[in-house]
Amino acid sequence: MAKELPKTYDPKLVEDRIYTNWVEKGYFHTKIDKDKEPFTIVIPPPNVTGQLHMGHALDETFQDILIRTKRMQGYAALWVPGTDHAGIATQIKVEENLRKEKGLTRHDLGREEFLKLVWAWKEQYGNRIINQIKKLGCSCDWERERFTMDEGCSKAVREVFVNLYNKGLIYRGNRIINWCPHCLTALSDAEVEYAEQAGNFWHIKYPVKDSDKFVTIATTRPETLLGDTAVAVNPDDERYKDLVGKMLILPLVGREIPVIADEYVDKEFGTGCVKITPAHDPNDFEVGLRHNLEQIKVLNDDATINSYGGKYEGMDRYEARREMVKDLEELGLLVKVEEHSHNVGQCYRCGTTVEPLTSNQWFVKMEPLAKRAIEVVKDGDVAFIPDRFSKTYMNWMENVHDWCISRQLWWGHRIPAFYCADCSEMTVSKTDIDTCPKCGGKVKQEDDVLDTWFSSALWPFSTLGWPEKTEDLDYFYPTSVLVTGYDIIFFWVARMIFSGLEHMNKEPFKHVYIHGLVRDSQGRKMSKSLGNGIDPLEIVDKYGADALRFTLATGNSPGNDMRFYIERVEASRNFANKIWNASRFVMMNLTIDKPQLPENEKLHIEDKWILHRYNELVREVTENLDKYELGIAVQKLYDFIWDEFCDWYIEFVKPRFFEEGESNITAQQVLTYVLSNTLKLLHPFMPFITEEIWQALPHEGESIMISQWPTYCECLNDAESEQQMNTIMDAIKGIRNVRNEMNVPPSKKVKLFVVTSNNALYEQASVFFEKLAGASETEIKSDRCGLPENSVSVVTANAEILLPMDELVDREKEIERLTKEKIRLEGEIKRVEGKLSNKGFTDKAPAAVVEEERQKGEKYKAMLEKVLESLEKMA
RNA sequence: GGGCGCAUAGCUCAGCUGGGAGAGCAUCUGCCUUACAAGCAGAGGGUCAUAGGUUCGAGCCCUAUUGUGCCCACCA
Repeated sequence: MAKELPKTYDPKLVEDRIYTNWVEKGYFHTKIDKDKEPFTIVIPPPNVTGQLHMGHALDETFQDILIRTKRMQGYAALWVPGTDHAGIATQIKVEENLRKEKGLTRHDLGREEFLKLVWAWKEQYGNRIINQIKKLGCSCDWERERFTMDEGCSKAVREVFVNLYNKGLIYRGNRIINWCPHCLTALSDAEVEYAEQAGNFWHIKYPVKDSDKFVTIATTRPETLLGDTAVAVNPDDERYKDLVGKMLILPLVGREIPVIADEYVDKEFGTGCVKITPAHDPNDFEVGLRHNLEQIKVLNDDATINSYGGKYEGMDRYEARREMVKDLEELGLLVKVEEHSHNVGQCYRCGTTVEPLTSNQWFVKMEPLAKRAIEVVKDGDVAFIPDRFSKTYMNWMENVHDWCISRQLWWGHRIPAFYCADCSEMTVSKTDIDTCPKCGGKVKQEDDVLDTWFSSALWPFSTLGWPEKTEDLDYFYPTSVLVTGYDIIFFWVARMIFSGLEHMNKEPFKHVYIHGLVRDSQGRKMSKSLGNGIDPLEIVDKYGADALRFTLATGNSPGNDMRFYIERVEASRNFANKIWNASRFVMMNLTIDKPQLPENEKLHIEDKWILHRYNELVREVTENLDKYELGIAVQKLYDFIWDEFCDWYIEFVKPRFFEEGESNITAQQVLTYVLSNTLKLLHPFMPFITEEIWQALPHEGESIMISQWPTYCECLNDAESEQQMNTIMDAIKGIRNVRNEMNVPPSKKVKLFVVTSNNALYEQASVFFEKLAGASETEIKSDRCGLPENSVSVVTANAEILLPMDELVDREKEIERLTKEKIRLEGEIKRVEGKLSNKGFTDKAPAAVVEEERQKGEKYKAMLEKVLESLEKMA
């Protein structure tokens, strides 16, 4: 770096070059090192064919901040990257493309050909998101990149499936599941989203057999009437007691169905009579089991009415609903139609209204798995940050239903169950088999694949080599922290926890750092359909990755959503530029070539002050990062660099910086020391610019990213110089303030008279007054004798500073100003004395707090005394 | 129905263990001062939603209320 460097920082000239260099040097690759403690993060794998959005950018940024910090702190910090095959999402994408390009469906191609196509698609787009992550500066160990369907992860899936099956924790059964008529697959409970929809409540009369009486039921889905196998009433309902056991004639169908009594029915709701459709409603399914009712499925997979529907066969569910209502009305069986809004389940991928229906599917038995998953969180072996999410988790885990894991898709891990055509036996096997182990007949593998989340549940250990007993697994597992959004706690976090416990016998991570969503500037969720998404790569391109990362980290608190404003990115970019220019200044006249602190006796008061402040910063930022308070840490770095280092310290040392001699060297050394160490603290947040500058400064070592994290040092602690500098800065602010108020132009230098008994301090301060507060010279006096009458005064804790005015001081104005100051000080003194005269306070508050108040009181009293003197002279 | 957030300056939000209310943007005034006008100096602006309580002391802890958002459950 040299003097002619551009005035503005251009990330484009820096980022790619530096990133390539990091990769080439192998800094991202983490080896097992028995002398170090491991720190491991596995990335929440993004969809393999997806594109980076702001949510990823936030998630990856946080992970990189943690990993880079720990790496510098001497851990074997491993960040395992990878992608997810994303069953439904990817298959839908490829199918849509196939339809658009060639007008074909996957069935036209057949399973094998279609899968070839998906793999080709994966090869084509699979690296896109990985490259996008690299643009953010992420320090993932790319040599360990994994994919949920690569050989090792697939092997892990099979191992887990067979183990769970053998333990009786996976079973196949005909149960009520959620069916998406568009994706044509079963879904787990977690994959259904509920949305309030306006609908109707149809009241329908069912004739009682051999009678002219009717029973009126109320339903929101009249088309399911076709599958009714009973009508239920509450056993205590006096209105219907006589009807129980009687038969009804199912309208439009003519089938006879019984009236049964079941506790499930709420007497107060609707008519108190409920039609029971065991094949199409989860509650009815349970009732059906209790009463041994037949299950009649009336829907095809695409939600058209099947052959049970008689004249309605082939109609879409909503068309059939309209027709049936019309027919019922004609028959005089429709009593009334009420408006009724209710929650309707929708497919989380395509938004289609799901149908609950019975289907032969594979399930994971959750109860035994949930038990330990609850314990580890309760015992604190897995801790959520913020803690409130452990409640969310617990609530879900305690009420979890069995997990439907089979999907009627082709893209995914095919379930390793093999059916024999000859003896109808089923064999579950870790390896592919052709023949039946029982009879030797030919077998056919199960068509269904597994839920995508089944494989991602194994991610923390499958990526480290499991089921092989690898050294990686031994060293890096369990991982240290999982970083993810609250929206996938159920899908993923919960399932990783019970999977890790079951298969590794150890929780998969110690901490779960939960962040919120990135929303648009109006607080709306960023979505494709709204078109309000902001492309993180465009931001990187325009403002730099550092600016984006800084924006995402700033003002973000764990678990809370944040709004994304371009103005905030600009502010971050400006901050990068500020650092750039401060560094340009430091390097302007740099003659030292080693990063070394001067001996203590050579330090000026401002040096001691900035070193003290820097030292405090190290302590606080390190603590904040330890507690995952990234937003607080980054705010402190911003304040320190901009306010204390740039606006004060650089200005303080400027005079020394432009003159030769030892004090110049000392200034260079302190500037370099504080700057390069502060850059280290900032590096996890803004990796590129910190590297670029650090390299240009005198430094030891190859790269800031593998340099040692600064540590707090008692030797830099200097509370006295801090207090003195605070007094000087207060004085400077006071003088500037007065000059502004008195309309003294900046170019006009004014001689200062300092009345004080602390000559030493104000002799040091005089040069600052001259350079920073527009003083022409500073004269230190022990009293006010002989000082110009026509002047205004600024008071500090230990001095009164007089500014003589050319023009006559506006008495009224000056009295007003001093009076304001007097009132302020009196208020402060009153407050302090109130506290100090309160015995409760002096007895119970910590001694340090009491002492602090006492000192403040004295300071204000001294200041007030001087203000009063000035006022007296004015009068 | 159950659970969890949020309410602090005009706007968006921080406020870490309870100890004199902060930032960015916006507004006003003055500055192209040889690191930076993407900047510098100064100023204005807040009953910390409301009401109680605990405490020597509450933006922070407790209770209730109002407004607002999210998650779970699903009375057909």
